[in-house]
Amino acid sequence: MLSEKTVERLSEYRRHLSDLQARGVTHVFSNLLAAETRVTAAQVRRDMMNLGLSGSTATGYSVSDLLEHLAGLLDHPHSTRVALIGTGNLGRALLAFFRARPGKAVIAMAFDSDPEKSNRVCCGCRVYPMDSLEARIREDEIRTAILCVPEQDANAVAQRLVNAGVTGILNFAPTRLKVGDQVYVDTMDISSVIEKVGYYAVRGTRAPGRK
Amino acid sequence: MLSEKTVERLSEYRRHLSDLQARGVTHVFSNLLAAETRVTAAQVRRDMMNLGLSGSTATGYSVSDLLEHLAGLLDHPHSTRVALIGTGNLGRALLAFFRARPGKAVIAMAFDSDPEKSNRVCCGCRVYPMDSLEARIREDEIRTAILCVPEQDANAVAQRLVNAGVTGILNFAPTRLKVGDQVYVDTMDISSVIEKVGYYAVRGTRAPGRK
DNA sequence: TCCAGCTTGTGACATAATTCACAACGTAAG
DNA sequence: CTTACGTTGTGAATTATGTCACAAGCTGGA
Repeated sequence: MLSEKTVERLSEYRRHLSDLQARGVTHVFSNLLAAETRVTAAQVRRDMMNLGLSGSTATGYSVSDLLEHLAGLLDHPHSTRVALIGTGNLGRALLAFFRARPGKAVIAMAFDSDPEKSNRVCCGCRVYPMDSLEARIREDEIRTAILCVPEQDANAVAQRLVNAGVTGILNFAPTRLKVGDQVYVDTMDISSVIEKVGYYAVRGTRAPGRK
Repeated sequence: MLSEKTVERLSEYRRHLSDLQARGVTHVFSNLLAAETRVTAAQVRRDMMNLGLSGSTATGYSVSDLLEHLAGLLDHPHSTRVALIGTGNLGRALLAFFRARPGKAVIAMAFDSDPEKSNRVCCGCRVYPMDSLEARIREDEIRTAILCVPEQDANAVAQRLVNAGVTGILNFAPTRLKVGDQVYVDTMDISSVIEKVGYYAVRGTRAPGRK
């Protein structure tokens, strides 16, 4: 099992590798990949080692090899189709974002409790009423969800998602979700992050431990 | 200088402490604060130690003391007034978010290159044209900015922000900003995060090292 | 008064993450 | 062929981060 930090780096490697491939580059050295991202060449090589990939001292790593392995790790059918809960400002921003930047992951369905918003199409995505959440998520075997509901509803909705089979939640509500240990939750707490940025901004420095 | 992880925890402590204070609680034990967040009691005590704060074995830590010290660290005048660049879907979502949840940080001004959007008020915030960016940021001594512009513009705008005196950037463009080491950047890369969530979702587990 | 039962503060330890540094490799040029 | 150069793969060292465990503190009740 790879660590979170490793998975984050892999995702970033992939973006640059796709770029390189689009530009016709077939092989890449660890130091080039490292320069694009913010890691050291040794870190890149270590990650490749953890993935069981190897390169050649003469030509470096094969771009297509790397992309293939990364796709195998990151593009599971259950992870690329995600559900979005809540089509408020943020939810719509995310719908637009995913539509504008068609990566592997797509928002396959959206839900909203407001009858005004559901049973419509928003940003190219069908919005369903909350009643149908469990049924539709089960039917499509969705495992990954983005939670954009108000803070006070977050836990209840999260519970419903888990009951419907969701095992990974990207939570935008500034609250800690109480779900079982078998469910992965990443909370993006904007208030918290902006406080962190402010903290280092007034001190005029990068955080300790950053390159 | 506190580490990023520490600052993140402090921010979270503060949210819960505010709650407690609002409910009239005056003192708190490390284990209670730990239960609310996702850390151990020892971690809470260690953080307090790093902050130079102390509690009493009988009553725990004083909520107001903690809040006061945390405010001293997190609420610098230069960090609570932030500029927002780009009022697309995401930018508007953030304006609405900060307006709906009035914490210490507020979006003091917004900018957009589209003449249709600038020179108006959006979500309660005045939107200025990009031309005036440097002047207004300098005048208000803004040090912290949220970047919500398209990927291809991100680096150019970041450079302008830094020239205008900004030293902390919360970047939503999925690209690494090339700024000097004295500028703190936190990139929230949604694509990357959703891939991470998907990775652990299909494997049905929390990441290693999570409690 | 004195003890039981909780707490804090913290040195020591444990674990995770990253970097160093170097042997082994492979190519290109001479 | 052989040397010079730049690379990979990786054990070891280093740094960062989190936890343990326990002495010492405080309070309330017997």
